[in-house]
Amino acid sequence: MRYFASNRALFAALAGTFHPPFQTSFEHFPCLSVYITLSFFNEFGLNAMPFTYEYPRAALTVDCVVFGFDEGELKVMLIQRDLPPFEGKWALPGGFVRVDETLDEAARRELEEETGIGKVYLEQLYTFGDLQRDPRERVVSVAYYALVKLGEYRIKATTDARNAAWFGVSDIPKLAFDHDKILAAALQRLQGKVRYQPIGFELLPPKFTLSQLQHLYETVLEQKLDKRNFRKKIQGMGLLVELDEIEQDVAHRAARLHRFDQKRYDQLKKRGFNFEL
Amino acid sequence: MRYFASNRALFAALAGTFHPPFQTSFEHFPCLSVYITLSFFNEFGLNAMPFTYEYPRAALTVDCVVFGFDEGELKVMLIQRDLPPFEGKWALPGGFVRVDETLDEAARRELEEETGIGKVYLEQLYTFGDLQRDPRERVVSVAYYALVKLGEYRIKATTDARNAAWFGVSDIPKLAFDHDKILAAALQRLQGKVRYQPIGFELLPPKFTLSQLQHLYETVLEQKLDKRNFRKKIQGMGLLVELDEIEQDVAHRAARLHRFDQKRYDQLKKRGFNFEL
DNA sequence: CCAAAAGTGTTGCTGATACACCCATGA
DNA sequence: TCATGGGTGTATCAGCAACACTTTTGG
Repeated sequence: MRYFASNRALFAALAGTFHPPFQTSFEHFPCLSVYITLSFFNEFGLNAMPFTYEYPRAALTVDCVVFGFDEGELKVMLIQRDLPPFEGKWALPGGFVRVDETLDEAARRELEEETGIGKVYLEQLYTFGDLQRDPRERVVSVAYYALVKLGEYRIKATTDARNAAWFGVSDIPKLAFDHDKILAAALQRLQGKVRYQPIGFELLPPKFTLSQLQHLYETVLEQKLDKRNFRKKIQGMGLLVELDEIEQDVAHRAARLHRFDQKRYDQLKKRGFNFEL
Repeated sequence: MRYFASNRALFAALAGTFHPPFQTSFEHFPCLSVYITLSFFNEFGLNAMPFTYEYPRAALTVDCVVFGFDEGELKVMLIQRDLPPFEGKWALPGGFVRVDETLDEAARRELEEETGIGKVYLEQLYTFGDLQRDPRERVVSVAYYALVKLGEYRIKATTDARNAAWFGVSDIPKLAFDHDKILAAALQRLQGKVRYQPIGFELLPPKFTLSQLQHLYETVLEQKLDKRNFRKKIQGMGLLVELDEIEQDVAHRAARLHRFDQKRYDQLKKRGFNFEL
């Protein structure tokens, strides 16, 4: 058994044992965790460590951009950090991926844990792997975006006692880490995808008016649409079911409610149908 | 100092020290590497390990789907594995991400190392994180796809002495890991992207004929295109420059060569121009 | 002179755009 | 009765699809 007077001395002893990337990593990230190898354990008198040498590993996280639509505005859910780094800053909900869960599961779990949101439309966006994203150590983050029907979900106070809130997309504070970049990518993806996939409905309540739908598209696409042409087109697709209900408690003529016909969409999709704009 | 009669006994002793996910991981992946904590080192008499507890980490890799276009066929580069698991099977080129390189850098490095291919169009595709992708342990893989001008690159025998070869996409053997799934995703992305971004040119030599371009599109999109309409449309975009050269050594009327005008495309893109079909 | 691919215009049709007024309701 | 948004039809235009023959070249 050998003792070391300091961390530095310990690492100096280790240095010869490991492959160059390890040393480099230690120099750059003093508090980085490392993988320990069989030869190291032998040196310290353990006889049964079956591990082979591995490179140091990046940590893996998921981050979620959660979109909601409310009062004619596109909103994003943010969490106020209560721990360093970036303590007090707003950030996307997210966290470490466990070794026994898939990425999708991790994203759903974090969403549920931090915001109480479950059962939403969730899709992988992009994986961010810049070296200095996280000041502590190398962290690679798989970003997701989620679409929630705002009327249905209320943010609950979380177990971590973190502060969660909705922000209008045009009114986002400076975010922690590289989350600005992730959010920008999510917005771009949403704008692109909403044109050729009927995902807009994920942001509306199950029953909605055509005006609500149009406003949603106008908001996401950031352009005005002609009312008659929009209705002609969207109704011509045959994906909406007119309900026998009208909206309530409005100070003007009440609009007819519609719902999205998922089954019909699935049928049409099989036959090569293409949703567009 | 304590000794253990077997790996199992060692892990039993460790079990109380670690957080549940670690134990689970060990049960599921007997040869999984683990992170070692300060408390563990104290127990064995070491006084200087500065590490804090962390969850076990998934390994992170990149895999590349490299597309080429040759003889009217879309091709993919595969590597024959010379190590278990899947020894002898064909797989996508790829490997572990080092802790001091970005994901893009890792993809380019692996491509260069395994195939000698450098300076190609490279784009992140999707991140695959199923639990059992790799029989050895948990591995998350960030997939990329690359487009290479086949005339320019010859595959060189690699340092790993691995066997590399081009396969027509309709003639792919059963691949190692979940690489079939990755390849399928890459094909779908390519089909989608080629319609609204001028990336097809990345698969052709710098000087090409309109027929070559049309055949490329027909191959990727898997549909016949009308010659006159195709030419009208593509020439109408003003992104091609007619050269004063014609193709050589053909047994029929020689076609005029063209090149893609990247500068003009960048200009037009800024003004909101949209490439389509 | 034959085979093989290059090159070239017109027409009909479909779908996108542009546009203005009356209706129903609650305040 | 007024303010607010709901709901409706037509004319024009642009762009897409369909389509066949002549030209050039090498073998």
